[in-house]
Amino acid sequence: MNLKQLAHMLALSQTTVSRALNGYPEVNEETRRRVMDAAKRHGYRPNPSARRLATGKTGMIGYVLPTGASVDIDPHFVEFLSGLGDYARSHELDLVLSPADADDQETTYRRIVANRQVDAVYISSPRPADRRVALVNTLGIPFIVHGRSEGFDFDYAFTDIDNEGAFHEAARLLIQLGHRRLALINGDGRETFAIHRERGVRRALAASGLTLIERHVCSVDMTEENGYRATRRLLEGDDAPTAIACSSLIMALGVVRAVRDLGLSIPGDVSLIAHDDVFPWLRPENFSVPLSTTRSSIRLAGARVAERLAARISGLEEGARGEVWPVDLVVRGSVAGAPA
Amino acid sequence: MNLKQLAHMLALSQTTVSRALNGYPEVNEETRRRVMDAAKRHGYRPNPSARRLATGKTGMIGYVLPTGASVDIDPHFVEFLSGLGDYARSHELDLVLSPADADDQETTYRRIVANRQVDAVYISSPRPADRRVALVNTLGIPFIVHGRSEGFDFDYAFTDIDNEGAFHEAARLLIQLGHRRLALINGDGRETFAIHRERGVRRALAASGLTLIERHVCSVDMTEENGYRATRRLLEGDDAPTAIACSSLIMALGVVRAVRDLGLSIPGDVSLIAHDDVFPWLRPENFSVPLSTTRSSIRLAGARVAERLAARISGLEEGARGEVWPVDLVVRGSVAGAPA
DNA sequence: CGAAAAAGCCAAAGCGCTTTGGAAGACTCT
DNA sequence: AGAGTCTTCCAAAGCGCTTTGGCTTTTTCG
Repeated sequence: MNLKQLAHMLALSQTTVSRALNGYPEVNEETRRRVMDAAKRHGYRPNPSARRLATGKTGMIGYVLPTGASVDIDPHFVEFLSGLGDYARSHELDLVLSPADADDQETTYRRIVANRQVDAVYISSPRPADRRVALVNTLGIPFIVHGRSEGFDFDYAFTDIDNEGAFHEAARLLIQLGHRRLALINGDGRETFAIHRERGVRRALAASGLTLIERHVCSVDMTEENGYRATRRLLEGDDAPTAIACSSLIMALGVVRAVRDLGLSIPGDVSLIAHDDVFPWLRPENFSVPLSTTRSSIRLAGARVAERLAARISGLEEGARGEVWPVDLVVRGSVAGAPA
Repeated sequence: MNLKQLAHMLALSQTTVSRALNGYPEVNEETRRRVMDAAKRHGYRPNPSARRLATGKTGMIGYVLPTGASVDIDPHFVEFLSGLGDYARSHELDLVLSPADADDQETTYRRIVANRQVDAVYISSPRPADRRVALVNTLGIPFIVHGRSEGFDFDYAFTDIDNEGAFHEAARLLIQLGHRRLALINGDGRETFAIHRERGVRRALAASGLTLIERHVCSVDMTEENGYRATRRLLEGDDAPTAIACSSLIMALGVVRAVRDLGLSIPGDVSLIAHDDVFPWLRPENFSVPLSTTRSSIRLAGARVAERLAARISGLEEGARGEVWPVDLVVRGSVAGAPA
């Protein structure tokens, strides 16, 4: 059942039927009702390919997925996706993942924009002066950044969490507990979130006349193994820290294992605070010693990004509004006063 | 730059240009070269929306993503996606995720087929007599099932691993080591993979005149917490098992924690074998006691599914061929002889 | 009451591609 | 040389929708 048939069966023109269905004003309400009615009764659904060719609207949002044999997709992604999908579903939006060579995403962005494959895109894990953000901005497609970039001469729309504030609070707590040597096991140091977290820790230390020594900060991919290695290196070196801030729950698994392997204990010898993105399958309260965390649901962020994308597509949201969500500091058993 | 302009500038008809570019035989090789050349020089790329309207081909593969506030997307998904994306990239395929109410995926499947939104779909985590498989089969869109369903009066194409064989081998090893009371901490018991794994364990036990008692098998969502709870329940009950087979590395984290909490040790008191889907961020050799595993890269499966989908779309693959991949049994420190 | 404005509808022209049904010219064969 | 066969190209008809421009008919208003 296509528009032509429907129009014919109603003894109306395609124009009128189309307008009736799309809510244009120049059609009699009585007629509109008839049309809507017939459309529903016959289960008419406009062919998206045709509509798309005519209007350019796709009803899809895009994400360029970096891939490659040596590229690991972050497990956070799936949780973000849960939120995004949940919102998208309620608005009949689909998500198209365009895989791209991790080293050349530009081609793919250009393609999906030139081909009008999606109505909007989002960008995740941005870095300062992220080229993707600059590119997408000039290409003129609506977009939202999940996270923040920095150092542009233009503003853009983003949804981020207060990474600096979160780690500032975490560090402050540890300092208040008497810790003087803090360490930071961070994610990829080229990404903004990691920079912000480090800044938060440094600021808290500085406020007490302390510093974060270079040996005590490491930036690694967020795997269990890297958490383990970093911790061993930290605790076996001179000036071992008495407290660790860690950027992910997965790395925290490795931290805990390393501490145990060294015959030390949490929080007796080392206090630990990790960032929790709220995975359903790994929860900080279930660690052998319940983990103190900075907590922010990445799933909610996904839903929010979808919501904003939808708003931008329909023209409800404009401008370069950035929003920063506060992060909860949840204190559990993994922190204690500094050892004597 | 569209076809019309390109044709005009070459003083050829759109027909000829189109045919030249799409490799049809009825065009002079000399002409074809000229066309290809001009196309490349001017960066001509056929508009996919138009092509799509004309041919029905989309260059996209689809996946219906169950969503909802209480629906958690499996972290395995992201690893599968890595492989799928990696292959899709090299073949200029995009993946469209259509979020659906987890309790009504049928509507979404019907929509994406009726609207011709994708050229093929894949289905994951199937159950016996899975309705999605039956539906997609009747809808007539090319598809591949990742995993297996059962109990249909038709055949279909799938890529699965030998879950039964894997857990049969694992159980056999444990039995050989003298274990008599095995337990199975399984995934969702409604899914085929879980059924097959249980069958594998039972078969191995039966071969030695043993049985898997009901109390010793549990089917739960694969979270760390569920692994913990199941293990406590198992080990604190009467007839506590001396060996555990576990369906995921994430649950195995909980198993290890529970064993430790009970003051027991692996493999001294309990042997443990888990299934490893090969996550980059959590590796069995890095468990406090290196974990024996049944190993199969879910990422490779993703790539394979993409490959087969691409083959089906282009007509290179037909028929209902199912393939079952063998699973490696990797023995590490977590298994030992049964305690006296 | 007649002109101007508004309401309601339609035919047809896109959107940019593929594909059908020729047609013109070159070549082969008897 | 004429008939038949390739080869190579083209005009035009879709694909199913939206939208422009215009045409009636009805309503409004001085």
